[in-house]
Amino acid sequence: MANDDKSGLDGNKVFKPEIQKRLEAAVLEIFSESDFHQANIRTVAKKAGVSFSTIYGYYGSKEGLVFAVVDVWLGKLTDRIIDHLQGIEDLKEKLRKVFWLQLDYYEKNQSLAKILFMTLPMKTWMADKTFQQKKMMNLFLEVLRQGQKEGVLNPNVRAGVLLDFMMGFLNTIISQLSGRLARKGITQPCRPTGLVL
Amino acid sequence: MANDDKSGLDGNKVFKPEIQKRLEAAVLEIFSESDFHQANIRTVAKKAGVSFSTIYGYYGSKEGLVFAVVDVWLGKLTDRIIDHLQGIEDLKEKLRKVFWLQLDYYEKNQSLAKILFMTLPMKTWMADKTFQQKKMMNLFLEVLRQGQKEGVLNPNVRAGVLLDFMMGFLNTIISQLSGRLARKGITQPCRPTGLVL
Amino acid sequence: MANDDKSGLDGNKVFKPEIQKRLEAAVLEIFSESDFHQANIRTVAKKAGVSFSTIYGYYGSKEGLVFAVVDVWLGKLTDRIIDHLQGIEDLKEKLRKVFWLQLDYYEKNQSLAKILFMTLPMKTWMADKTFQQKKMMNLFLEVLRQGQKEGVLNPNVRAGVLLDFMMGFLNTIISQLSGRLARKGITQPCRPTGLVL
Amino acid sequence: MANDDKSGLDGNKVFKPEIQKRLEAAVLEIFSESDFHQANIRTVAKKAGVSFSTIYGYYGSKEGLVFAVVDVWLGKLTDRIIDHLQGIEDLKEKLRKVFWLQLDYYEKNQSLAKILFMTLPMKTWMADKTFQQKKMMNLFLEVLRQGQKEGVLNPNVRAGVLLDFMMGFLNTIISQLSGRLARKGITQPCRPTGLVL
DNA sequence: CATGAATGAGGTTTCATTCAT
DNA sequence: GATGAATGAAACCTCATTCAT
Repeated sequence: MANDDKSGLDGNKVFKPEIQKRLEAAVLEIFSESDFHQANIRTVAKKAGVSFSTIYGYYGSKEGLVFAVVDVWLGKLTDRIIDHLQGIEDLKEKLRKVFWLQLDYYEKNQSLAKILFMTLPMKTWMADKTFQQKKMMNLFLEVLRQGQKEGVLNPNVRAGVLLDFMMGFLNTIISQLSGRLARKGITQPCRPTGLVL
Repeated sequence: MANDDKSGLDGNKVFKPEIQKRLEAAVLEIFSESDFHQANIRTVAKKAGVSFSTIYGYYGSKEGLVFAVVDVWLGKLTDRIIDHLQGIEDLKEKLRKVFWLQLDYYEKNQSLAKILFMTLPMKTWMADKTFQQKKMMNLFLEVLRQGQKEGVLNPNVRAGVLLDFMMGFLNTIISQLSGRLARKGITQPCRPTGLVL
Repeated sequence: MANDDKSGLDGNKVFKPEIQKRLEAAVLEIFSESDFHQANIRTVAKKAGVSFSTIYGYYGSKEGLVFAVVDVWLGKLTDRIIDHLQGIEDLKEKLRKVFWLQLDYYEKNQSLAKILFMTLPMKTWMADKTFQQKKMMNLFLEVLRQGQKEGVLNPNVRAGVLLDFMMGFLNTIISQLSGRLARKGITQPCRPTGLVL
Repeated sequence: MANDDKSGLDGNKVFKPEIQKRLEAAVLEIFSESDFHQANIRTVAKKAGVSFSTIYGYYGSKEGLVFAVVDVWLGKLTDRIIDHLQGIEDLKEKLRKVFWLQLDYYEKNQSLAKILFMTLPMKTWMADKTFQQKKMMNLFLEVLRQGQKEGVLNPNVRAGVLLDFMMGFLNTIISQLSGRLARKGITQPCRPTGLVL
């Protein structure tokens, strides 16, 4: 789970911020460019200017490295959503905001989007504890439940199902942004605003 | 491209049907159980009772093997959809049918669903020519365009965008069937009938 | 245990004789030149013209490799001793022969001697099954027991103790040949004949 | 060279006696239990309660550490031999004493014996300056030369050769004490007194 | 043509050693 | 000076893929 200050690590050691930054950049670059299994830790290490065995000392494995970085960046998104929801009363506005922030974030951080929606096999990520993103999901659940209370959303459905649909729908849209459905001649990337608002 | 008779191969050699069947079963089993890069071609070969290098002779690579099998099974789905659409005039019925057939197919062939939505990194598949599934996509496009003509679907959107949305929505639902959103305590698998029809 | 035909392997796979020969030569050269832990498998592999992972496939570890080669060469010594003892009746002659053959062998195969007496920590070798050299040791025990029967050797000592002394004494002498006691200015290498016969 | 007061160091820094004692104990324990290259300097450091890099500050390397400790303990043996030879006139008695003291010392300090005869590859030690043990060896040479003068030992052989034989013979015996020849079912450890005196 | 041996790349692990604090 | 972080080398291990039979 991403935290406010740490760095997406399990409470273990943390790199010096400067190195951490280079490392994250390298991970985002390398792992967004190719398959998870084609991306090469040694390349990441070289690009980040760290020894690859140092990386192992911190993250323990290739997966650990990627997921830690993913977690950090999803943590940032979470924080941003929390921040933006402040002071918004209208439930529809809240929902709109939640959508918009995610689309905006993935559009600005396309490497992250590519990693999440293109290069990581879902199964791999789901097996990792960072997958749950409890903080973010609880946030969404809260909003959704409030929506049910206020009658904006159907109260007869479990909030979890609503959450799944929201995530799935986002997935659909972002995948298009990321080019998942880039069947040539068929899809054109769409600006999120155009799509959602 | 899946065809009626071949075997999902590019016009190359074909295994004896008996071996081909065992091989497909093995691929579906092994590659649905673990990540593309964790699934092991030797295990597949052993399970199919062929030498792994014989497989190379036919498919050329690990990817080639998986995608060929995927292509065969999507080909079967295509054929079934073509078959079922016959004689249905009502456009809404047609759309409903298209959805239903896919949900039904992935539910009955969960290994295939798992491979497509869980264990294959999109990027890997997208790089392969079988990804396009032209036959199936053209079929869908035709239906969608007909819907636009008949005023059932918005005619001001490119049919390709509609296609993307349809695929994305299916993706959302099937992912839930396959357990993609299996965040503990949140999601419950939903029978497709309950969801869609 | 070295065998007559195999190649010092545990009944597992065997390299083609030509490669096996190059590999043995490389091992003898590399491991006699430096410490066990300084000798580098990749260097051996390169020198032998084999892939380094192939070596792992055959021998499983650095130790496995060295011990297998050592075992082969001690097997050759065993075979030679068996051969030479044929037709010698006089017990003293037999004992002399046993000594002489070993000294001669290590003198002619100084790389082997260096590995055994200089670069391998005893403990490492003793932990390996090849250490026991049962065939050779049983051969020696037989000769020693015969000596006890004939009154040439003290019959009141367990043959095993005699064996230990014989091996220890050989060790002493060969170590000198190999330069173990090469304290500068003190020791001069001695021809085995001069020493023993 | 071990001296009366220093600590086996080349005139460099010296640990506080208390730490030095813990360190020596740790080295003897760790390096007698496993191969030189399997013994781990971090374990030693932990056991001694010092940081491993502090050890580097004093000894410069793994080898430096072990050999320094070995040198200290051989220095103690040397001192003891010098002490015990005082007042013994009879040359045979002197020789007997020299043997006995060594056997006794290694029996009482079996960790040291194991390191010297089992876990250290000779080559490694021989490359170190402490190997020569000049003080001890000169002491032995003196005794041996006196023996030659008095006709107890063959005067036609260079004293160095006699020394080598003496050391080799000791080696043989001590190796058995240390279990070097622990071929199962063959060797039983022998009390040195029973063997030598 | 089917096969298994061989290969090479890269993930994982462990350490001695060096470096910066 | 004492420390732990970082490094680099190399063992170890697994595979996709190629090669020779």
